[in-house]
Amino acid sequence: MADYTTNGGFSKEDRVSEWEFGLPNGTDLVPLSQPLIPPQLASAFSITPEPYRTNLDVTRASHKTISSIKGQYHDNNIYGNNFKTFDDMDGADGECSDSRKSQRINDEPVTKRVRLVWTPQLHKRFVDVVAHLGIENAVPKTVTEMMNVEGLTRENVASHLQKYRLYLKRTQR
DNA sequence: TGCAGAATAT
DNA sequence: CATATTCTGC
Repeated sequence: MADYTTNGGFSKEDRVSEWEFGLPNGTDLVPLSQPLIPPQLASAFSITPEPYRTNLDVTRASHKTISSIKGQYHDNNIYGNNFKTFDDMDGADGECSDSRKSQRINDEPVTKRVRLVWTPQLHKRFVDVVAHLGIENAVPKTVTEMMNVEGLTRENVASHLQKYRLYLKRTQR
């Protein structure tokens, strides 16, 4: 006879993995800053729309800080110089405030549009919004507005939505 | 060289 | 807005 102990044969490892299983992963843990007040309401009360700070901003800031500590000096262009040092699981900063305008001194082709990186957090928010709207009502403009992420354009969302639809088509069969 | 993901064009 | 095509990094 197998003599199972009172704990039902659960080893430490089992318990640990079970415990770990129930834990939220990184994407669940890191919330994107959500405005406490809806945009309409805010504007109705003339509340300044300024304090939007996205996760991207935070990540970028921390990268900037670490970079300066390490003596590196890149902040904006992930285009010309791809530094992939330590940022892997969060490599989030694919976006800087605005670079459509070349308000630089005009010698360099600073018109480089930064490539948006869809981080897990960003994607999760995207998925949530799309799910909330329903796949039928999820059009780029609405999704973009509801995501409410600074710097995120309708084009960004449209492109991602295209992929996402293809993904849904492929998986749900 | 092929693929995936993002941008841009239709 | 949807879809197709192009671009780019890996």
